[in-house]
This record gives sequence, structure tokens and C-alpha cells, in this order.
Amino acid sequence: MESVISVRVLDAPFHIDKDFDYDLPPHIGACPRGTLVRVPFCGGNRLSWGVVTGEGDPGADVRRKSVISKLDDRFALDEEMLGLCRFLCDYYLCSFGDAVRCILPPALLSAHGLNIRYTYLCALTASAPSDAASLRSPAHRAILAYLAAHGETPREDLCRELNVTSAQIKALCEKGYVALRRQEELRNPYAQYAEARDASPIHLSRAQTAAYDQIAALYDAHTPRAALLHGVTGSGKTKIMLSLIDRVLADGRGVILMVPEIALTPQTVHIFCARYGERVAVIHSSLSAGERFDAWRRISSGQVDLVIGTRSAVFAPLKNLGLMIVDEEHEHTYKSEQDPKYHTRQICSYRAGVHNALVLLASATPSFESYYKAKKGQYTLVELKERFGGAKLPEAEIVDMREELRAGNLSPMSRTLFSALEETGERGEQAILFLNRRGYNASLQCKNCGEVLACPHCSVALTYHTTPSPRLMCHLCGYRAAPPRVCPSCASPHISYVGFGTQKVETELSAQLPEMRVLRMDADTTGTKQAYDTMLDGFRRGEADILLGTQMVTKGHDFPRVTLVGVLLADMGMYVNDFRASERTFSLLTQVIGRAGRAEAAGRAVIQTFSPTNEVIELAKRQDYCAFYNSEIQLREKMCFPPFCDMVQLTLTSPKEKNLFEAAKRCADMAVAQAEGDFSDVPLQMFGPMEAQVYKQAEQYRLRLMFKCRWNARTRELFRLLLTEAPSDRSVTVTVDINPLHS
DNA sequence: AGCACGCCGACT
DNA sequence: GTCGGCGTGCTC
Repeated sequence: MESVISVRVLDAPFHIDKDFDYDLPPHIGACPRGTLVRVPFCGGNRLSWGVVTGEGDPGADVRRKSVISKLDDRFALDEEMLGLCRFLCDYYLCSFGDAVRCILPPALLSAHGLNIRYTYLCALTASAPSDAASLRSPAHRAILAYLAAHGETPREDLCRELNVTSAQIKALCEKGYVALRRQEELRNPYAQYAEARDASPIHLSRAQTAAYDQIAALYDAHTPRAALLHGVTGSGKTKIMLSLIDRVLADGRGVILMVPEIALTPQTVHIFCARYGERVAVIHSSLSAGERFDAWRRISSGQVDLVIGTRSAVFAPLKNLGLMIVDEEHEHTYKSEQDPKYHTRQICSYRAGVHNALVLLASATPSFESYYKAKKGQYTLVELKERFGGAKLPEAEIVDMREELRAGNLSPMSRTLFSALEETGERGEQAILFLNRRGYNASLQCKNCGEVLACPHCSVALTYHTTPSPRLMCHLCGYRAAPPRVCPSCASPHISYVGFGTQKVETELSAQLPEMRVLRMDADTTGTKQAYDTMLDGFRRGEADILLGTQMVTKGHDFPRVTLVGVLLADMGMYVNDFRASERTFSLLTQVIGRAGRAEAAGRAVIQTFSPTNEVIELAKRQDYCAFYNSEIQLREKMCFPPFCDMVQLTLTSPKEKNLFEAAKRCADMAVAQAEGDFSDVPLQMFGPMEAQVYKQAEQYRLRLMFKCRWNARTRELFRLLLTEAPSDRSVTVTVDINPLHS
């Protein structure tokens, strides 16, 4: 008997994202909720993937198409994952297809099939002769003897060991002496690490024990909880995490440990694999599709209960989650850049609700969102104030680069930094030089007083544009002004850009300190993860004296011989057009200063800047997160920025400039009309339309609409309406970002 | 989103 | 007469 099922088709775009009914022919078998099915869709009846959402309406008068096939039941979405997809659609305003593709490994829905590799295992059957002389072929005799001695053996091993071919094994199968069993291969590139077992007990200091006890008590509540572990660099957060993981695994529950891509070095993986062995899966961006799929199957089949990975690991299909850890939780890599533009923290709290699990966020410089929640009591705040073993924070000093200019030093390195580098070299120690090359948008700064031109409405820096004519612009509110000839603060005519790159510094260093070996590390010199790891290893072994680079040098692991850290331009990145600029600068400076002197030797940090009196830099020098937070949070409240509101960014893209402007106008008008009409109960502030930071890219023009609001169910209803009804021009696409990290 | 359909201008 | 531009409509 034929039944009717309701299917969510994954190729359906946002505005027609709904269930469709299909006939289910009996030969396909049962298709409960969550089953992945192949269905014909659209005029051309092209094959699409769909997810079964329930029973359909068996009304006879409706024309229906039939399900073509289904995917293996063990790959079906369970209720948790179905709910998670709905949550993603609802919260991030994406289609169901985007949500499903986001949580499943790409290989599962790829056009090239499942790409499962198999191992064939050979074993003796009951009818195999116990006396192998009865066979004529020496190869056959050898095979039977080997299997009798070793038991079940993979076919490849047998061929290699005995120098026989699979045809010879096949002949024995046909005689009925040997049986072949097919087993799915589950590649684990980290299996080798698991061999060197090291499960030595962890000794916690008094402060660490107190933090552990506090977090373990939350875990024991077995209700959805979140804790923020605020610990300075070197305070032993990793040891606390290991103890907690021990505890949760002993309970028979699963753990996901999330780290930024950059922190997933072989050393980290080694520690965890050696401790927890085969029950660990590692997920990161340079796995092949097949390896990723194999890791996913190891997890969903219950062979794994500890998952270590980057952002996407948050969707690991563990059945009984007890703990999710987000290490370095302030890192921007936890926000997805593709639709749905989810934040890992958000997914964690959703899953914690389903599993009654604990979320542990950890950082030396927590995001304002998290610290604010911790202060309000929504999260439990756990603080670790001391460095372990009495290690001291480095001595930090600020160098005024305006003085250098006045003294005629045009080099990116101050005289102080030069002599510090020389001394470090003489002592046979190492140095790290950090230059934030990001912030491609140059801002205007007065060389005399250090003033940076800022927007009068937003307290963010203005961006200098050369096209179509030279002008200053605020990308937040659209304010624009002509570039002034003299500094508005001190009337000096010496106004210029801020900025030079790592490459120029490298040249400068080799010219002025030729005896020191420089290793430059940035996006241009580290193509692959492999190259990155090799460079860090080389530096650790002492193959270079100076490690010069961008953000990535701030996040490496321990370098015991590094005693000097130089920040070439601490205020770079501070005046970009973004209300989070100070937060990022503080966190970056804190991390890089923490690189110096983690071992016995005392560390020193030299912070160069054109604004030596800047409070953010001063507080970073003192490593005083709380003071920085208290000051910056007041500014956020005053200007109404997150965490005091949510922000929604709509980006309209089109190759046709005229259509784009019309669509943006329509969209803005509709938002205003709704906010004043049916949705007058929704607090909403609109900014724009304005040009995106990169207005034209690859023949596409981009306009932005920015909103401040409270991202609740009612507000989402308004935006859902806006997205389904406002864009009527086919050439214009609209993307949405809830609480973007870069604005 | 994709793909079919259909209506109008330039061409063998 | 027809080929193909793209504006419009539908997806079960």
C-alpha cells in the first residue's frame, strides 16, 4: 500500500521553503521523520535531496510525485538534529537546506555518492581442512596456515605478508574454505597518536582545584548551565579542562572541545589522543571530505565520546552530551562566514538545553557578550587570577612613536625595540614581533597629536575613500565628509595614513640586524596548515631568532626561549570602522604580551604606538581586563551597542547598480513602514542604506542596511516578512547576518 | 535558486 | 519565417 509523506526539499530557496507531499512507493520501505530521501523537484524533475518531516495528506485529488530512493537509515537525522535545523532556520533566517547542509558532513549529500571505503576481512570457515597438506598450491597452503595461526585478517595484510594475490584468496573462497567479511573503513588520521598512551594523573594547584570544584558542581546539577572560565595566560586552564573531561567521560557522557583553528596544532591533538586513545575524533578544516565523513560516522555510531575540533565540531552527533567547552571563546572564528552565519556559543546553548549539559567558555579576554552575561549572573563566572607556579607577567613598556619621528627615526622599529632585539640576540634568546596587518582600511591620523578622525555620530573611525572622489565615510551610519587639510584637533597639516606591512619590516630587520635570523609568518608565507606547523616547530627548535608576523604569531603555543615581544603598531586596527575595535585590540595585545617569558626567564614587552596615552593600550600593558571591561562597557551602553542590543545586517548584492539602489530603497521603506505599522511594538533602529566596506567586488555591487534591535521571536517575524516580500528584483540577492562580528 | 514558457527584435 | 534575448511564473 502506497503512503504519502511530507518532505522538506533541500534545494528550495528561502521564500518557498516549506513541506511538499510525495507518494512513497512500498519498495522503498519505511521513511520515518528525519530520513533523507531523493525526490524529483521542479519542472525538469531534477533529483534533489529532501528530509522527511512526517506524514503527508493522502487527499486523492492532488497530483503528487514519488520518492525515488532513500539513504541508509543510520544516516537519518534524529529528533535533536531536526530540532537544531529548525532552530537554525528560525534564528538565523536561513533555508532548511542551508541548515541541513551545515550540520551534516558534505560527503553525505554529495553527488559523488557516499564514498565509503571498505576493508575485506578473511577468515577460515568451518569446512576449511585442518590439515593444509591436502591442498596442492603452496600459496593456498600458506594462506590457510596463516589464517589458522592469526585468525581474521584484512585481505591487504594477507596479500602483503604472504606475497599472494587477491585472486588466490578468491579461489579459496570459492572452495568454501575462506569467508570474506566486508567492513566499513573508518579512517582516523590521528590513530598513531593514540598509541603513545599517557593517562598520568593531573595535579591541580589550590586555585585550580577551587575553579574545578565550582565548575564540577554546575555539571552535577544535570540541568543546562553555562560557566565562563576567565583565566590569565598560563593559569592552567588546560589542566582544569582535562580534569573535567575525565569526570564527564567517567559518567559515560560525551564531550565536545572546541578550539580555534590556529590552536589545533599537533601538540594539542597529541595530548588528548594520548590520554583518551581511540575514543577521540579530531575535526578541522584540512581534513578531506572522506576523513570528515569517517569521523562523523565514528561519532554517530557511538565509537567516540570526545570530539576535538573547530567551529563545525559543535554539530558532532554525540548522543549523550555532558559537556561542551569553547576554548578562547572570544575568537572570531567561532562565527560562521557562510549561511547560516551561526555563532558556536549559540549552538552550544541550544544543545545544552536538549542534553542538560554544561557549556564551559574559557578565555583570558572574554568577549563582551559573555562577560556581560557572567556579570549579570546568567553564566557562572569562574576566575583564575594567578599564573601557575608563580610565573610573572612580562614587564611591558609603551614607546611613543611620535618621539621617534621627531628624532628622525623613520624605521618601523623604535630605538628601544632595536636595542632590546640586540640584547636578546646576544643572550641567545628569541623574540616575537607582531604587526597587525589586518585593517586594510586606512584611517587618517595626525602625526603631531595622534588624533584619528572619527565619526561624530558613532565614535568609530572614518574610512578614507579615494573613489569616486577623496572623502571620509562612516560605514555604520553613512556619514560622509571631505578630508580636512589640517588636523581638526591641533591644526597641524601633517596628516597621514597609518600602516606598513610585515614584508617591509622583514627587509628593514635584515638590513639593520643582519646577524639575526628572521622568520616571517603571515597569510602569504603559510599556505597550508602543514607549512604553519612546520614554521612554528622550526622556531621552537631555535632555527630563527625573530618570529615576525600577523595575528597568527600571537596564538602559537609555548615558546620557552622567547623573552622579548614587540608590538610594532599597537593602535593599528584600533581605529577601523567598528565598535568592537577596542575589544579586539585589547585581546590581541594581551595575548601577544603573554607570549613573553612563560618559563623561568623574565619576559619583556615593547609596545609601540602613536597614541601612547590611549587607555586601551595602557590597560593592555597593565594586563587589566576588568578595568578595560568596566570602561568600555559604559561606552557600549551609552552608544547602545551589543551587548545592550542585537544587530542585524542585511547585505544586498547585484551586478546592476540601479536595480540595487531601488531594491535597497524598497527594503528600507518596507522596514520603516512595518516598524511604524503592524510591528510598532518592535523596538528598531535602522541605519543606511550605505555602501559596504568593499562596495564593488567581482562585478557585484553591495549595499548594507544595519539595524539595532532585540532579536526575539517578534523581531524575527518582522525580518522574515522583510526577506520574503521586499526583494522583488531577480538580480538582487539579500543576505542576513545576525550579530555580525565585523560591521 | 533553477528551469520552462512566452513575447519581441534581428537575422538567414 | 526562426533564433535567442530575458521578464515572469512555478516548484507537490
